[in-house]
Parts: sequence; C-alpha cells; structure tokens
Amino acid sequence: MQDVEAPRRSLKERQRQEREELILQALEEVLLEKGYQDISMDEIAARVGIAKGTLYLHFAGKEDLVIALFERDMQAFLMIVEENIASNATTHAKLETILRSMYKGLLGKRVQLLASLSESVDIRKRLTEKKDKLRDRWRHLTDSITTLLEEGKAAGEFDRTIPTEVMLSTFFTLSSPQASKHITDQIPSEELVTYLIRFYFKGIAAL
Amino acid sequence: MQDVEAPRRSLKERQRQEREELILQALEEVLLEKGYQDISMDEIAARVGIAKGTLYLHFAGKEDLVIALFERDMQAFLMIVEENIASNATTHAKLETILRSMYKGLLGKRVQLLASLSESVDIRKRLTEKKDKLRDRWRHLTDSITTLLEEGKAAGEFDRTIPTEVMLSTFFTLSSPQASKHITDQIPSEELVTYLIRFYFKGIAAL
Amino acid sequence: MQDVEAPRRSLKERQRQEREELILQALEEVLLEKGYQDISMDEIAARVGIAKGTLYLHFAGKEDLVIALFERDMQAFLMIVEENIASNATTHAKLETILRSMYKGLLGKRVQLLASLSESVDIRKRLTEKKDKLRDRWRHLTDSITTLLEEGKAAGEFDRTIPTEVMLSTFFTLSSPQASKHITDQIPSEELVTYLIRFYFKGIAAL
Amino acid sequence: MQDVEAPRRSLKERQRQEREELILQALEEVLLEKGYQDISMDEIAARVGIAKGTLYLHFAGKEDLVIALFERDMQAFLMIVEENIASNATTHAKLETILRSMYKGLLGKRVQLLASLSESVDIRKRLTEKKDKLRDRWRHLTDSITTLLEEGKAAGEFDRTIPTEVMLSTFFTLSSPQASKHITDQIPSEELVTYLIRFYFKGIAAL
DNA sequence: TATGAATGAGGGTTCATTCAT
DNA sequence: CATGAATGAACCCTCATTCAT
Repeated sequence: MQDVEAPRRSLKERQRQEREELILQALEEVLLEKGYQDISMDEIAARVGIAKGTLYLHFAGKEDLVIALFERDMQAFLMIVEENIASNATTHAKLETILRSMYKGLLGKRVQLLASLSESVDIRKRLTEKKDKLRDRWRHLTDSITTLLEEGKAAGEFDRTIPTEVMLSTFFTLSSPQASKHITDQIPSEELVTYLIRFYFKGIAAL
Repeated sequence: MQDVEAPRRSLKERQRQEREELILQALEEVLLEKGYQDISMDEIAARVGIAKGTLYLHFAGKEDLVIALFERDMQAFLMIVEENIASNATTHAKLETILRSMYKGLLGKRVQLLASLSESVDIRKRLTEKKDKLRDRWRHLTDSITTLLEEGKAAGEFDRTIPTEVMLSTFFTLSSPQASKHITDQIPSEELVTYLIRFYFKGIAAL
Repeated sequence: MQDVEAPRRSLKERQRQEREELILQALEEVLLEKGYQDISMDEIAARVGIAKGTLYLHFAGKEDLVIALFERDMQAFLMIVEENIASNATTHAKLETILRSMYKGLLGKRVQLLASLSESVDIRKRLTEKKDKLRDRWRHLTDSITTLLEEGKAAGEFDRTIPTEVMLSTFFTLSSPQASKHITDQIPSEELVTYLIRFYFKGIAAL
Repeated sequence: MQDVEAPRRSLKERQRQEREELILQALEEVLLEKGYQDISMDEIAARVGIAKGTLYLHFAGKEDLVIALFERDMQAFLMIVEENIASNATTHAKLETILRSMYKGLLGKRVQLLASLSESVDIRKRLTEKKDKLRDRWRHLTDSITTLLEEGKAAGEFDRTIPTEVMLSTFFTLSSPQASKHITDQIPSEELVTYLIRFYFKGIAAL
C-alpha cells in the first residue's frame, strides 16, 4: 500500500502545485490588466477554469493569494540575485546585472509588478502586517544589495557621503515601473534600462 | 441690507470651505493610514463627525472627493513650482528648491501622498478616465520641469546622453514617498533630501 | 390694532394660498413630466422658487402634498359635475358633458392626471389608508354619477341588465388616460372623446 | 456517469426554476400589497426566505426582476390568446374567450396585475426604456387583438365608425383591474366579466 | 416666517467567504 | 476533493424630513 500511496501522493502533490501555479498566473494576468482593486476571486477562478471554492483549497483567502504571488516572484528574483552575487563579476557589474534583470523578459515583468505592488500603500499595509515570511525574504534581498553597495564603497568606487540606505532605496525605486510609466511608450525598455543604469551609477559614483 | 448680507454670505461660504477642508483632511488621514482601497464614505464622515449624506453636499461622489484632494495638493504645489521657476535662480537651484519643497513641512507630506497616489496603477486608471482637469494640471507641472531640465542640458550642465523623459521620471520617482519609505525612520527628512539631491544631480550631471 | 391686523392677516392668508397653489402647480408639472416615482421635494421647491423647508410649512409631508393636489383637482371637477347635474339637460346629455369635460382643456388634463393617479395601485394604497376627506369627495362624485345612471335606467334609456356599479366603473375607466395612452398620438383628443362616448352609450344602452 | 449527471443537472435546474418562481411570486405579492414603488430587494428576499445577494444570482437587478415577472405573465397569457385565435371559433367568441381568461383563475389575477402595471405611467417609462423584448411581446399581443377586431369589422359585425385603436384600447382597459376595483367586493368575478363582455360587445357592435 | 445645511434610514448592488452536495 | 449556490456585511448614494439660524 505504501509504495503505491507514496507516488500517488507525489503525483497529487505535483498536480496540486501545477494548479497553484495556474492560479498565480491568472492572478498575475488580472493584476497586470486591471490593477489590484479590480481583481475578484470570481474572475481568477474563471480564468483558471476552476470553481471559486477550489481557490480556497489552495489559498486561505484573497490576501494569501496575493502574498503567494509575491513570494513566488520574489523567490525567483532572489535566485537571480544570489547567483549573481556568487559570481566573479565586479560589484558594479553585479548591480548592473541585477538592474537589467529587473527589466528583461518575463521575470522582468514580474519583478516590476512585484515592485509596483510592494510599494503601493494599500498593499504594504495589508501584507506587512501579517506575513513575516515575505518580510524576511525582502530583508534578505535588501541585505544582499546593501552588501554589494558597501563593498563598492569600501573599494572607493561608490560615494561614501551618501548613506547606503539611500542608495538602496533609489536602487529599488528605479526599478519600479513607475519610473518608466510615462516613457515606456517612447523609449524601448532595453534602452531605458541603459539610461537608468547610467544615471544610477553616476549618481552613486565616488567623486 | 447689503452690508449685512454680504458678510453673512462670506461667513457661510467660509464655514463651507472650512468644512470641505476638514473633509479633505480626513480623507488624507485615511489615505495615509489605510490606503486607497479602504477609504469609505462612512469612515470619512465618521472622522469628520458629520453624517454620510453631508459629504454629498460638498462632493458629488467618492471619486470627486479624491479628485478634490488631488487638486488641492497639486494646486498648492504648482504654485510653489511656478513661483520658483519665475525666480532668478539658476536651473540647478530651481530644481533643488522644488525637490526640497517636496520634503518640507505639511505640503511636503501632501505632495508625497499625491505623488504616491498619482503613480498607482489602480488610481490612475480610475481617475484619469474621468477628469481631465487634473490631467492638465499634471501635464503643466511636468512641462515646467521638462523645460528646466532642457535648459540645463542646453547650458551644458546636464547630461545630454540621458533623455529628458528619463530625467523627469527619476525626478518624480525620487520625491515619491517610496523612495524614503524604509529609511524615513533612520534618516531625518532634511538630511535625506540633501542626499537625494546630491544623488540626483550627480546622476544627471554632464560628464 | 385689530382693524389693522385683520386685513394684514387676510393678506398673508391670500399670499399663503397663492403660494400653495404655486406649489401644487409645480407638483402637477413634475407629475406629468416624470411620473410619481420621480418627484422629489427638492425639485418641487426648486420649481416654485422656494426653499425645501418652506414646503413643510404648507404641507405636512410629501404624501399630504399629493393629497392636496388630488383634492384641488377633484374639487374643481366636482363643481363641474354638480353644476351639470343641476342643469335641465337630459341624463344622456349630462353624462356626455361630464365625459367631455374630462378631456377638454386644462381641467381635462388635471382630471386625467387625477384618474391616472387615483387608479395607480401604489398611490391608492398610500392615500386611501390615511385620508378620509378625499374618500368622501370621491364617494360624493360616484354617488352623483350613479344617480344619473340609475335615472337613465329608470327612464328605460340604459340597459337594466347591467349593474349600475359596472356602468360606473367603466365610465371612469374610459376617462382614465390609459384608455388613450397609445392612441393619443394618432387621434386628436376631441375626436377620441367622441368615439369613446359613442362606444360608451352604445354599451350601456337599453336594448 | 451520464445517466447520473443528466438527471442531477436537471434536478438543479428544476430547483433553480422553482426558486425563481418563488421569487416572482414574492414579487407579485409585494406588488399587489404595496405597489410598485414600495418593493425592495430586501423585502422580496425576506419573503422568499433567502439572502438579498441570492436574488442577484437569479436576476441581474431590480428592473430585470420586474421584467421577468412581466414576461412570465405575458408569456402565459399570449399562449392562451394564440391558441384561441388559432381555433375555429367566431371572432366574437374568440374575443370573449380572451376577455374571460383575463378574469379567470390565477392567470386572471396575473394578467390583471400585468395590465395594471403595464399601463402605469411610472413603470412604462422605467421599463420600456430598456427592454424591447417585452415591448415586442406586447406589440404582438395588440396586433393579434387588432386583427380580430378588424376581422369583425370586415364581417360587418363591429362598428366601422369607431377606430380599431379605440376598440383595442377599451378592450384592455376593461380587463385592467381598475375596472373592477370598486365592485369586486360586491359582484363575483364571473358575473362581472359577463357584464363587461355584454357591455363591450354592445359598445363595439355594428349598428 | 423662510431658509437650506444636516441628517440618517434605507435603497440597490457587489463580492469574499462558507458549506452542503 | 471539487463545486458553485448561498450568504450577508459592506459599499456608495438618495432624499424626505428636521431644525438652528
């Protein structure tokens, strides 16, 4: 029985995860299309093609659903960052790569959505109050970037007269989609990120 | 009769405006505390200490209420900006003053709220669909800043390799409260703005 | 004092009645334009050019306002009927005159409005529960017509096999605007009433 | 599976329709008791014994609810009429049967409510603005009756000096409950309709 | 007496959540 | 497990009525 149950379990488990992924994708879609206010459990369920009640078998509520999306995206982004930090590149190159990855491909979209949401007053209030796991991840991320920035300072590469916290803050702000909201139409994303990088590194450069 | 009626009118009018100001303040409070999606006409009325119906004597609906808040703040901010632009200061000084005013005093708080909200995907969608007046004001503001930035470029002061749109976008992003959300606790606002200014002007400086 | 007060009183009284008449006219207008559901105290006050509160100095409430309109119109109509009944005309001629008066001129409009409203389920419920005065007037009117119809029967002019109540009911039904709602556009009111009279008298005629 | 699913489906479907019928019955009750303007979704839900929100699972809104009632009744009535018209009876007999059916049994009550409402100024305005389906049905009905009346005229049976529109209008007016409001208590419905028919056919008879 | 700002109950509607099937 | 009908609290808004001025 056990050797039959075990694989069946894991099969079910896999199906379950696949479904959760589908749900998160649907949420992501709606979020991009309509914004946070206009998402409804009904619509998400409809897009996935499951019953509304089924959502609640996977996520405890609307809030947890959004949190799960955050986690998923941040997880993916963190992996990029970690990998990058572990590489042999220069501090400058590492930061540049991270910034570029925020604008490139599907992950880029997700990170920007993530950033967009995570900066929204509404959602911050809601989320940070409840879930520490997310907070921890975020802390981890900022710690990594902070370390990079301080390495740069130590190497005389970055401006020591600007507090690292400020550099960190501006770093994330740049990547938030707001930065590009109005100019996205006129300037292709790839060019845009080049300008932003140029701007950022000049801004934090040692004199 | 006239000299009796006239002041009475203006008294009522003044009371009316005071009340509207109270309502807007309450809205501002809720907006800061709870975020956009959790404002309810009920709550605002309760905070002001008036009946729900009374709100509708002052504002045609929820949307108009929010728009009124936007307009009030933007109006005040625009005046600062215009005044500043009309002065004899250098382009650099003008931009610096504007940035500083975004962080100073009550107006600073309001402008940051304004910036924060005006960049939110949700709210943009909701509001800009209906009200062009606001859109025009915003356009006016961005035009003013754009002009300053291009003057700086023309004078060889700012980096011509960075598109003005990018400079504009980063300018507003810096002033949005997100830029300081995490560090507000650690760094006093006055210092913070100094760092941001230093960062910004280095970032856009000509080489 | 008295001989000063007295005329002043009556002057005020006259003004008061003029105002009430204006209010009732405004109500009538709105009633014709928008139907019962869409009348609002605000609008009536606005049309009369007085404050909303002033309405309540003349009428205890919305309901009483409508009742007053009913009374006014029914009063006027009753006078026509009474006068007519007192005349020397034949029973047939009297009934015809009454019917015609329901379609002619301003009074006609009013009587039709009256009939329209008085037949509406909504308003019946509301009004008949409360006001007996109106009920009495209506009874008086129906009694008058009933008498005419029975005179006709007694004279062998009208069909004795049809109960007088039925004749009475159909009589009023004919005059209600519903009877003409759809054909008002095609057939001028004067012709229409001729057809209705022809139909009615044939219907109740003795064989 | 299929033979299990199929009946289950139809069971749910049947329950759904039963519920809708209950809702419409509740609406009908309130309509008869309180009139159109006093129906509230709250009250209807309460009478049915369901939550307010559940109403919206069956009807898109208040208006649609009322329209559904109209359609239900008109549908049923139209079937009677069509069937009757298709029969071999004489024109006179057909019209008589139709009129009688308006006074007989539950359908009679409903048709009278329908007629009463459909003639109300308020409701016409509100409903016909939106729903053409209803309008079409009504048109269909009036066309049928019109045809009958004109057949009667052509056969020399009915009075050619009275426009068919007038005959049509009086036909429906007779069936509206107003015609019997005051005498319903005194004369049993079955007798009443006999008198009305006698009156009507005499009224429209050829000379 | 006239005013009209203020009230607040009540209306229609939405939607996250639950639970019997 | 999956379903989706049912729930009901909460929302925005209206308007008859009141009352301080």
